[in-house]
Amino acid sequence: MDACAQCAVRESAICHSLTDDKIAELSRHGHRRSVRRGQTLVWEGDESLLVGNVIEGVLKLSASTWDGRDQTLGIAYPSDFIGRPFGTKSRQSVVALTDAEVCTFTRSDFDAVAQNNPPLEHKLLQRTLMDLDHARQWMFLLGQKSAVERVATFLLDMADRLGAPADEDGVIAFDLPFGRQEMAEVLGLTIETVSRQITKLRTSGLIDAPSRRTVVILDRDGLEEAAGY
Amino acid sequence: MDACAQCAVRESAICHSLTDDKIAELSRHGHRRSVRRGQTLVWEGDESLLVGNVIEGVLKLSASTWDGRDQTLGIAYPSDFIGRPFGTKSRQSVVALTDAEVCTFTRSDFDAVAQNNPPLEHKLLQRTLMDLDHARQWMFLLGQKSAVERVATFLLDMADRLGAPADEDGVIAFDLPFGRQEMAEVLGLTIETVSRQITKLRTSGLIDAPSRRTVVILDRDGLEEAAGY
DNA sequence: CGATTCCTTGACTGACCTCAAGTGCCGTGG
DNA sequence: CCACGGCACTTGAGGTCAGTCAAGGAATCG
Repeated sequence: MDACAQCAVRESAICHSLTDDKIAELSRHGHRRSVRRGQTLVWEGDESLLVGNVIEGVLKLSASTWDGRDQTLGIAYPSDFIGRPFGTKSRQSVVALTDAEVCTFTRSDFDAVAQNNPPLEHKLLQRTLMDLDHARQWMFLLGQKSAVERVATFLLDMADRLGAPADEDGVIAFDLPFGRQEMAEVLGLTIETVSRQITKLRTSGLIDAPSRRTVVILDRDGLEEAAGY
Repeated sequence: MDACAQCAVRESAICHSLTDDKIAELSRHGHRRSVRRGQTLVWEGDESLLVGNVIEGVLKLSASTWDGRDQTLGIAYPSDFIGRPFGTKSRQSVVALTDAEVCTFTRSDFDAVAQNNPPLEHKLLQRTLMDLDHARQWMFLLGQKSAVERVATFLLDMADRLGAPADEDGVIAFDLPFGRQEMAEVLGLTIETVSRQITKLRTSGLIDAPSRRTVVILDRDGLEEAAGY
């Protein structure tokens, strides 16, 4: 019953807005679910029947063409909301980038609860507005930025989103939840180009990449410059 | 007082959700305003203090780099909502593409009214979700599509958004509210590339372009093919 | 310790951009 | 009504950046 009470994202997800009895109502419909890295939660073109919250892990939203080109449209971290409430089929897939835990509802269940919960809708609105801001920032990147700028922007964005702390010298280290191919899909580039830009940033001393998925930002200001700010 | 009662978008804008007395309350804060083509309503980086509805005309949201590259992030038609409620400075400009009429509120006024109006927030949420869908569709275009595909997609999207009707042969004619430069900024291309793709589509018989801003879609299926669907 | 997978690097190609010169449209004024 | 000028668009030639194809190297797993 009170799976919600112990939920890791209880304080930050949209559910935070609900009173205890409403939580209870919602939790009756919710299913906690584990997804393994690489597993697909929703298929492109499915009549979008699932919505939910990310509890743990990282997932991506993506779309692809008939001929196999893939673009990542969004990235969901713990306490982020995924899926499309209020009836539209979204041509997007949701795939886990790491092992993940999500809390899902059928869209109809969620819609019904949301309709009568202004605070819930308010939270969801705020979150959607933030998603929109982020999507537009990314449109700008995809439309106007060069390959180096894209990679540099991505690394800075990652550092912020993962909340990676700076040490006393301003050096920031963190682990990416992405492989190169996945980075390429976010940035609208190819894996080779991403790789080349990373070596370029490395040889110019702005970052280091001690292991495949580890990134160290050595010179944040320099990297911001390279990102086109 | 009841400027709202005569409003052209009364039935379709988010205000549609409000009861008469709430409308009255909101209308006390609203300012109807004319904008001439090319005029800027909000400057990039302004502490976003304005929100509102488009009553007539077409406007664009855009962002630009220090060195002058411009990307259009969204297009607002009559009954669309513009601006960013709930306190964030959005690094975006709003510019009129045609002469336009808008109904504006200060963000704080709007926020205050919205907080106590669940139906209003619900409408706004739906609209924001649609904007997000559209932004993501455009991310895909910018990240993965070729120049011809982008232009073809744009023309199809325009025909739909402007509600251009097909005649008995399936031919669709309409006038763009965009010049070539503006199209280029939407599509993340240069004006020359846009121009070349249009000639390409023209010579392949999919469209015609009898005057600068007039487009005729001769073969919708063919154009969809060219758009990469 | 081998096998697989992921990443890097190189050589080449090609799509789009840049720069530059037309061409046609449209309003203005004769 | 036509001549003119300005501006938006088109077209061309050449360059550049990212993509493609292909091979080699490094990490991770059994």
